Amino acid sequence: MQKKLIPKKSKPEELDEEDAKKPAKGTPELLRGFRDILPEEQGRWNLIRDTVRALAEAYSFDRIDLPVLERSDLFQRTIGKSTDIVEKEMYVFTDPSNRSVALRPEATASAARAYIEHGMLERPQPVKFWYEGPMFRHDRPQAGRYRQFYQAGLEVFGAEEPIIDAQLILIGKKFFEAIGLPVKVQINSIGTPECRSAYLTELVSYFRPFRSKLPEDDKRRLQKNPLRLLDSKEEYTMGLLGDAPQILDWLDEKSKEHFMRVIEFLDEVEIPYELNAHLVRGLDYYTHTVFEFMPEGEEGEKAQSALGGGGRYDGLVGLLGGRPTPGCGFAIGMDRIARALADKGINPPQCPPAQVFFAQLGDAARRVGLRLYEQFRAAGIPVAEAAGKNALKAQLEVANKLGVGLTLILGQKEVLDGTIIIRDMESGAQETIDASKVVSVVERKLQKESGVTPAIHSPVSDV
RNA sequence: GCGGCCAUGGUGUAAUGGUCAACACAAGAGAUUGUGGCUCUCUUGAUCCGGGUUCGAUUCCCGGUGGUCGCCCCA
Repeated sequence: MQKKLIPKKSKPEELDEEDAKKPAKGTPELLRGFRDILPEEQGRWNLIRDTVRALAEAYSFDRIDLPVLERSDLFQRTIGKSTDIVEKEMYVFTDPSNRSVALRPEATASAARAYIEHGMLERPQPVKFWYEGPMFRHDRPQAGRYRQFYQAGLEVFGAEEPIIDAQLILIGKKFFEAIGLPVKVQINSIGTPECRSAYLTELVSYFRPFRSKLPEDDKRRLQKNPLRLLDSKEEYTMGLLGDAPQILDWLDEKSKEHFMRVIEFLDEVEIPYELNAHLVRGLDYYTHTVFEFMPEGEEGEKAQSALGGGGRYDGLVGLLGGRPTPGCGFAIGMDRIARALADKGINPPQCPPAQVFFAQLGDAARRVGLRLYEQFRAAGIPVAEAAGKNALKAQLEVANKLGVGLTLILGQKEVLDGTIIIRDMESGAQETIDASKVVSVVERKLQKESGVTPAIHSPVSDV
């Protein structure tokens, strides 16, 4: 697929043909697998972003922003040529300078690239990054899977100590705790490339006698990606797995030691985990520790349920031609987390709802209103309005729907008098006050209210 | 990449091989001058796209597009 894409010069006539197929009256539609994250969902997204950021900063990770577009070989070299991600899911195309570029399917490779490119091994090690942003994979969309999806991730370069692995797992676990989604940590070690390949040889020869009886998918796996046999869902294969060689038995001493230490550290901080000998990760660059965050309960049984995952990638920087540098990191799937939050009915307001509404009558009032707005903004009080409407009635209707406590009414008469009306929306009581004092009066009224009702956090219901 | 199901106003639904595609909510305007919540009136607005069958398709068929769910894979 990608081969087809790279050399293909876009032929204008083809484009025309495609355009011609579109009906002239047709309105633009989303591309399959892409979506708009609407205002109603932003409360959850803010929660996710804020939580990641607060946690990353608390553990002194530095923010890094990485480009969405990279040379396509960056991913081919790191993720692995024969992985599905690279083989059939990458958005690869030729840019106007005739370079093969790809929309990033993940960010770790870019982080490693940035580490090398900016000579970060000259900085005090380890170098700790965090990032968030969209990733792209041309996969078939389904529950919890989009072609543009968002990940936040933390990466640590330049430290091979097991404590790093453990701390990353801890941070991930804390993240899910903070956000209100309990998760189980699953962990495994896939050792070094050397012991892994020895293990693979063993695994393949274990399965070979049964080859003809394996289901089609697993035959393919046996040939292409034998590690994947370990999490086959086929009954026949699962039956064979009981006696299959275990990767942990094939780890060299150093790998074993590393894994043991990671686990000890986790015990130390009382992070529960599940050893999952079948946990393998889909990217070639992983070494040693691999882990995933699975939602607790029956959610964990569903497809696409992993909310995050990561592992150690000691070979990655070397693979890209940098001085061999160990690394470890993980990413969380923000879309899946947002979905899990929605399933639990969690939807915080996207921004503090306005408590004050400004209703205006006539141009003079509008003009004064502009200034008034600035005063309220300076005072940190959000004010709502419906400047597009003229009738006071219509404006009050909006104020009512917004559920504000106070409405300021400013008409011709008030502008001339230098006054303004404050209407209490609850009682309907109104008072006319000196316009110059409006901010302080409103402040006082709002304080009185919030003094009685402590922090209203009424979750906005979903649409 | 493979398979199942699905596609009607902004949202949720209804209906039909043949008058004007119905209802609710939302939205907009209004019920005499500058006052919201209830009520009433009116208005805007839809059969995803293309082809076929047919006198006639929104309805049946095919293809595309999109959604959804599962497999593969993955976050």
